[in-house]
Amino acid sequence: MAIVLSTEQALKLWQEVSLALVLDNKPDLTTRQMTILLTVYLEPPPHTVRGLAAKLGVTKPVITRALDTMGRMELLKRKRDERDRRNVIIQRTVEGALFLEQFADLVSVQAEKI
Amino acid sequence: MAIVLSTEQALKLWQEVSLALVLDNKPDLTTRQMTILLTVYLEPPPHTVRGLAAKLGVTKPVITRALDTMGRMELLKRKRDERDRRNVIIQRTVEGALFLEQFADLVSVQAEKI
DNA sequence: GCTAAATGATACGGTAACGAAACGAAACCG
DNA sequence: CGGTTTCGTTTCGTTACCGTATCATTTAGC
Repeated sequence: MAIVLSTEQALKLWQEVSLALVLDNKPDLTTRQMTILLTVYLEPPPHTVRGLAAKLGVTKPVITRALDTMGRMELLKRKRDERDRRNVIIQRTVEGALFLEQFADLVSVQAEKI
Repeated sequence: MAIVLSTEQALKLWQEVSLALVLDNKPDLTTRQMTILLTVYLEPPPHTVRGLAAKLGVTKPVITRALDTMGRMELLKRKRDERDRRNVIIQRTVEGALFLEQFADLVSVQAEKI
């Protein structure tokens, strides 16, 4: 059941969701940050700094900084990999899961309005 | 013809579109900036600083700064309102229209994959 | 054990974002 | 005309982001 969207519909969907985020004073994440967050929550673990950097095609400091910021917001957390202590495992948090659940609702509601 | 999306589908759609933007080295806009851009392109003119600030529930400097940045990227442009020279009218550009057209394609393609 | 490689974090200099307050220019209004 | 309001911008100090280069820690290889 493929979903067919016109240009207008696709843009309107994005606008309404984005506007709702702004009006709700949700964290004003960049595209890179949102991509990192969604990847951690949607794809199977483990997630590492270098893995995310490779997937997004960005440098490692970009990931480190995003983890600092979103860690402060409690959307994600770090944990040392005890089997190889060079690695940092990026994990979900309750707050992050809640945020994305509400976010998905926003998308769904706007999609239904189309 | 309402479009029904599961939580998983909604998040996956957003992730794939965001990832494509990052991988293509498209401008790393914040949610606020994207909302401004989409509003200018989707809603009927004229668009003013105070109008956008009111719609988004943010202060005027937020709009001014976003226009500075996206103006430098040529996604938008300013024009004085000659009928009331206190006003600035925010207008579309060819580059901005092209960007959003490509963006809408990204959304459509990912939506079809669902 | 000792060098080399891998991993994530940090330092650096520069740019851009924030909110709050103040500003100049223009229009309104008595 | 003179004061007030409106509009967008600018300033201030602070915080966060960028890319590049370097760092400390840990593991791997010989």
